[in-house]
Order: sequence, then C-alpha cells, then structure tokens
Amino acid sequence: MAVTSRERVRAAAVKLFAAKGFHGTGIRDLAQEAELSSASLYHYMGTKEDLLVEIMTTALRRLVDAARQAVDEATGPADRVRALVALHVLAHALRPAETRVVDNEVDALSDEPRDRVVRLRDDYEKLWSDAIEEGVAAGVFHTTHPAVTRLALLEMCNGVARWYSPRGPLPLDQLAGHYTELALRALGCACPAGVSGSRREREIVAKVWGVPV
Amino acid sequence: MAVTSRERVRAAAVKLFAAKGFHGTGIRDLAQEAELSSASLYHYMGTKEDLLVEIMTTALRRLVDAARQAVDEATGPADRVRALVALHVLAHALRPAETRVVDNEVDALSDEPRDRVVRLRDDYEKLWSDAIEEGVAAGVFHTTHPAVTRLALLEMCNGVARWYSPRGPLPLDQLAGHYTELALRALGCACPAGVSGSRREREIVAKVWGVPV
Amino acid sequence: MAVTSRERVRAAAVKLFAAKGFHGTGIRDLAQEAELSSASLYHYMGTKEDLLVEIMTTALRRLVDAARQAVDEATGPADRVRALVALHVLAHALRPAETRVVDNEVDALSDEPRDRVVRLRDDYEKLWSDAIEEGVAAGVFHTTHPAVTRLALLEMCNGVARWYSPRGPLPLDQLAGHYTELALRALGCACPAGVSGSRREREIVAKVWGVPV
Amino acid sequence: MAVTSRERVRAAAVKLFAAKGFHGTGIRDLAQEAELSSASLYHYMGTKEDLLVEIMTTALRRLVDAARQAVDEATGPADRVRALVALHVLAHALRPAETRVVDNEVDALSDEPRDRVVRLRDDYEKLWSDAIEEGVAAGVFHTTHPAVTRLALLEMCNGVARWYSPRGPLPLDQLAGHYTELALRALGCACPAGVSGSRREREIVAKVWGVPV
DNA sequence: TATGAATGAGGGTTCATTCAT
DNA sequence: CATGAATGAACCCTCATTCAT
Repeated sequence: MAVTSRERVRAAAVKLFAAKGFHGTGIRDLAQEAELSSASLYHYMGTKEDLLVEIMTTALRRLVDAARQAVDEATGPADRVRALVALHVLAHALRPAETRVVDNEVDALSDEPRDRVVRLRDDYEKLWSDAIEEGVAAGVFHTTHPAVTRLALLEMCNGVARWYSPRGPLPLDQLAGHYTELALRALGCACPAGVSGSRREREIVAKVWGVPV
Repeated sequence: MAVTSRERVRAAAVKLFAAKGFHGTGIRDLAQEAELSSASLYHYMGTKEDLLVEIMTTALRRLVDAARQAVDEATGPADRVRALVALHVLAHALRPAETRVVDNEVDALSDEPRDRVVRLRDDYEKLWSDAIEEGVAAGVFHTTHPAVTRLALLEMCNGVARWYSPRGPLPLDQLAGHYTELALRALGCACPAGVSGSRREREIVAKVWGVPV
Repeated sequence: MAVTSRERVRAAAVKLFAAKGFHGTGIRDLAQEAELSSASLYHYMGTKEDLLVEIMTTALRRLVDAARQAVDEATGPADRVRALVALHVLAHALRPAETRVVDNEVDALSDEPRDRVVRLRDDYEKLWSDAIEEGVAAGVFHTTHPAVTRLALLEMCNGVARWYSPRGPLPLDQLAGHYTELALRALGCACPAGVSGSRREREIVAKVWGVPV
Repeated sequence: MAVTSRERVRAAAVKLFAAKGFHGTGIRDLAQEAELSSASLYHYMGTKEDLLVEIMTTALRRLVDAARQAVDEATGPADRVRALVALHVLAHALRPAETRVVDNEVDALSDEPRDRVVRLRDDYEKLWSDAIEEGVAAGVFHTTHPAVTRLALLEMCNGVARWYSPRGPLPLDQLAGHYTELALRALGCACPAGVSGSRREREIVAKVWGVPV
C-alpha cells in the first residue's frame, strides 16, 4: 500500500500546477512537495513540461472515456446532456486539481504537445455539441446559437473546480443535480422534471479515476 | 493623440499577462512588446507585481462602477440581472485581455494585494447576489441554491473572454442577448421575452472604459 | 586605452578554452577570469558555444587572409610554401591560445557551426595543397603522396602552439626559419639555401592580428 | 572468447574519450556505449579519472615498451629513427583512439596522475632525442635545433591518428614508409635510400598491442 | 553481478531589478 | 527620458558518485 516516489512526484505536480500554475511552480517546489531532491525528480519524469503533458493528457483521456461511456448509456438528448453535465461537474468537484490544470495551463504547452491536448479537448467537446445539436434537431432544446451555448455551459461547469469544497454544505449529488437543472433550463428544455439523478455518473467517475468516490 | 510610453507599457503587460500569464511573462518580453529597454520600463512602473496589481484593480474598479450604474438604472430583478449579464459579457468581449488577467492571475498576487483584489471582486459579486436574491425573494427567479447559481453564471460569462472574436459571425448585441437569455432561463425566470436589449450597457461600457465601442 | 568588458570576456574564453578545453571550462570559470558575474557574461555573448564559434571563425579567417596575402606575394612554389610555413608557425607561436582552440575544439561544435568552421579550414588548407601540388608539378618538390605530406606538415607546424614560449632560447625568426627548412627538406626540395627569411610574414601577422609583434 | 564487461567499459571509454574528449564524455555516455547501467560501471572502474589514467598509462607504457624494443634492434641512428617513426605512425594508425586520448587529454588529469603520465611521455621522447642526438653527433643528421626538430617530428606523426583510415587508399606500410622518408629528409639525412621497410615494427605493434594487425 | 533509487554539487542560462551615465 | 552595464538569486536540468537490494 506504499505510495511510490513516482506517484508522489505526480501528485506534487498536480497539486502545485493547479495552485500556482505551471510557470509559477519551480522544480524545487515540486521536489519539496514530493519530499525528494530536485535531482531525484528526474528519475520519475522527463522535463517539467513532460510532466504537465502527461497530467493533461491523462486527465483529458479519462474525461473523454467517461463521457463516451455516459453518453452511450444515456437515452435521448436531454438525458445525454444531463449525463455530460453531471459527469463534468462531478469530475471537477472530485478532481479539482487535475481539471484546473487542464482548463488553465494549455497555453503553457509548446506547439506540438498543445496540438495533441487541444485535439483531445476537441474530442471531448464534440460529445457535447453532438448531444446539444441532436436535442435542437429533435425539438427538445431551444437555443439560437448552439455552439455558443455549448461553450457557455462548459465554462459554467468548469467553475466548479475553482470553488467546490467537499467540506461545504452542498452534497455532491445535489451539486450535480443543480448544474444539470441550470444547463437544461438554459437549453430551453421543458424536461428537467423528468430526468433522473446522477448516481450512474458517480459510478463512472469512481471507476475511471480509480478512486473510492 | 500620441501614445505615451507609460501607456505602451501598460498595454504590453495587459496583452502578455493575458496571453502567457504573469509568471510566463518576463520583463524582457514586456520591454520588447513596449519597444523599450527593460531598464526603461522601470520609469513607468514599480515592480512587475505592481503592474499586475494596477491592471487588476483598475479593471475591477471599472467593472464595479459600470455594474453599479447599470444596476441603479435597471428596474426590477430580472432587468437587473439582464443588465449585469449584458455588461459582464460586453466587457469580456471588448476587453478580453484585462478580464482574463483578472480572472486568471489572482493567485499570482502576494497576500496583501490579493486581499485588496479579492475584496473588489467581492464587491462586484455582491451586486450579482443581491440581484439574484432579490429576484428569488420576489418570486421572479426560482433556484434552490442562489449562491451556486451566481457562481455558475459568472463563470459562464467569464468564458466569453476566452473565445469571442469581433471577427466572428456573432454581433456583440446578439452575444449579449444570448447570454442574457441563458442566464434568465437558468434562473427559472419566465420573463425573457419581456426584457429589453443591451444598448444601454454598451454605452456604459464605452464610457467607463473610455473607448469607442 | 581601456580594456572593455567585452574584450575581457573574449580574452578569458580564449585563454581558458585553450588551457582546459571547451567542455572543461565552465561559465563560472569564464566569469571569474573576466572579473564579471556569470550573469554579466551574457551581455557580451550569446551562448557559450557562440563564443567558441566566434573565436574559431575569427582566428581562421585571419589565418586565411594572412595566408592568401603571403601566397600572393610569394614567387614560385618553394617560396610559397616557405611563406605558408613561416606564417603558420609565427601565428601559432604568437597566438598559441587562439590556434590551439582552432586545432583542438572542432569536435565541441554542433553540426551547423562545425560545418562552417570546417569549410574555413578547408579554404586554408587549399592554399597549402595548391602550393605543394604546384611545386610537385614544377619538379621543385618530390613527394609521392602530396596530400599526406600536406597533412604531415600542417600537424608538424600546429605543434608549435603547444610548446613555444617567447621566453625560451629560440628567437621567433629562427623558429620560423627552422620549420621552413624542415618543411622544404621533407618536400624533397633542393632549394632551402636559396629561400629568404620570414620578415615579411611577421609584418603580415602583425597587421592581420592587429598587435605589436 | 567472450568480451567481458570490464573490457566493454574500457573500450567505451577509449572510444568516447577519443571522440568527444574526457570532459565531453559523461558517465551516462559510457554506460550506454558499454551497454550497462551507469551504476554498474563502478564495478569495473574507480572514478572516471581513474579510467582515463589507466588508459593513458597503458597506452604510453606500450608505446615505450615497443619503442625500446625497436630501438634496441635497430642498427645505427638512421635506422633507429626510422624504426621510431614507423612504430609511432603504425601505432597511431592502428590505435587512433588510444593515441588521441594520450595526445589530447593530458590537461584533463589532476596534478598527481598528470605528473606520472608526463614522466612516461618523457621516457618515450627520450628515446627519440637520444636517437636524434646520436645521429647528429655521428654526422648522419644535420639539424641546428635537434630538440625542436624532435618536437616537430613527433607532432607530425601524431597527426596520423586524426585522419588515417584503414579504408583509405594508402596501405599501412606505405604510410609508415612515407613518414619515415619525411622524417629522415627533415633531419637532413642522406640515407633514405638505404633504410629498410617497416615489417619488423608491424610485428612489434601486433605483439605489444596484442591484436591481429 | 547488476541496478534502481537517490543526491549534493554544479552545469548553462534567465530572472527581476538597480544604477551610473 | 532612456539605457547599457551589472548582478544575486533563481531557473531547469545533468553531473559523477554512492548504496541498498
């Protein structure tokens, strides 16, 4: 059950990149947080940027995997958006550090890895636009600028990683439910009453992120 | 109507802090962008952090001023929220650099200036919470967690600064109108149809930011 | 008549690269020798390698310039070789540091600058092979492998930079004369008696290197 | 006839020290070349410098041993110099890596081992000066500065290690013969015609270096 | 025999900042 | 007003080396 040095390095990077930004985090900060010498860090990583890339791609791949699964299981566009929102919010609430890094540090990447990361993010957002457009086509959603709405909803949900605290008054499932309601309302959906909870998405998050949620 | 060096320095900082972050921007980058030597910069600024503080407080003060004015002129909670959203979106669309700095670089500040900035931001958000709570009390809005809703809407609108382009297909007033609609819907307001446009907010933005909008 | 910092940096590099090799010389060594902080070095140089490249190309260009001039003025192959040898020996005796860097540190260069340096060296050696081949064709020299002989003679003369001391017993002109004799003998030239001294080459060296020789 | 790890380490060091210099070669480079981990290297060597010392002293001892043998067998000063030159050239042509390390990396040694190495080199050069001075005394050689001539000839022959390739057009014995001729001519010896080939020296080299030459 | 883990020291380079001119 | 010169501290990263396994 030992925590390996490798894991400590990664955890330190996630924590500090989220808290102080990539450029605001020094190698010595990472070393101190990981309880290693700065030279030892380099047994477990390539460059500092490699570490960032690994964190971002892993996080994004998990998000994509989870979202694909949730979308596949959902029935109809409303439920699909509900699932996407719930998943996104839960992921941001439970993994705020990783998700903040993903949301804030894209500009810190150099060209090649940024392209790769952006491509992954595009894959993810495609799931959202498909669901939204499908709902619009089906007459379930009513929004004049679906692409803008998608961006607005995504940003709205991203914010959760910035302020949510598990020690706060709002239980996770209510948080997810609230955001789901906000999103579906914003989409002009008459359906909020009929949509289910977010139990299934919690399972997916727990499984994909491999933690006891 | 010459542009002073002081203005060029400030503009350079706004642009680069927005694009690469405070820690990602070097004094030499600023100097190059401002077409000055790095030593000359120090005739127009204190430390690099002073520059950041000045940018953030100015931007926030303008936002607060504009918002107060808009709120004062508005009639009823729905119109108040509409005005706040429109103003916020317009400001983020027209001043994406300043607003991105405000939204992303708070963590780069040291304790004392951060407190001041956070206090300003709290002043601003207070206008939002007041409007929302008033609407809830009046039975115009229906949301179970007004505070969460406020955060969600603010983040949603912040996103505009990340992607809006004046060269895109969406005119500014439609952008503002769309976000207004999303927000009021999310608030469970039956009123969207009855709310006016965003002409008045454009005037305020133009005046407060002192630019031909 | 002040010595500028820039000159001190260059002089330090020439001295230390010659004494300890490029890889054996640290930036901090250079700084100490130049009586500057290591950060200040970077006002006067690009990278450490840039400094090496500049030293090598300057030295080689001077050698080529001087040699071309000497060759042009010389009369006949024997005198041409005599002039080349005398010039080479004088340059290596008077500028041992620069010439040792040129002779020993080519491998320390990365691909692109190495190619440039090698091309310059080839230009220089071409003057030698032309003179030798001309002499062979004219029946003045007798050597079965002119190319090998050229390499042998060049290496022979390079050695001067490794051991010659102005405080030693051998005056410069005798040094040059001796090497001239060795070279012409090795070339199977019956002429040594008839060739002049090295006064003209000393003038050229003095002029090209810009020093009171 | 397996190649031991110890031998692989030594061979790697010889190759890399010759190609990139002592300071230009890292422990990790050696490990990679020897196909071992960098920690494992230390089973077969002391410090990196110990490795260099061992390589240099071995090479120099072999050179001294071979030269002594060649000198003992030679008859008269001309044949003695011929043998020394042939041996030196053959050794440098066949063992370019070792000889380049000996010729170029003396400055990389710290004081104590450098003294030892220099002493060995002096032993070797003594054989040359003895032969030359003997020849001068006997009236066989004619050179006004025998010590300078010795240095010139040694450097001339060292150069072979820098450029000779067994895949080139010049057979080894002709190479040796050519350098022999150059040397004896430079020494003002009327004898070149009468001197024998370099077969015996090839045998010595083969035996002392323990390889199929 | 062999290596993964670990590190203090140092590598080259850039940082934000000051100051004399 | 403007800057070249200058620097201590820090940057990311690699160095040669040790040691428990």
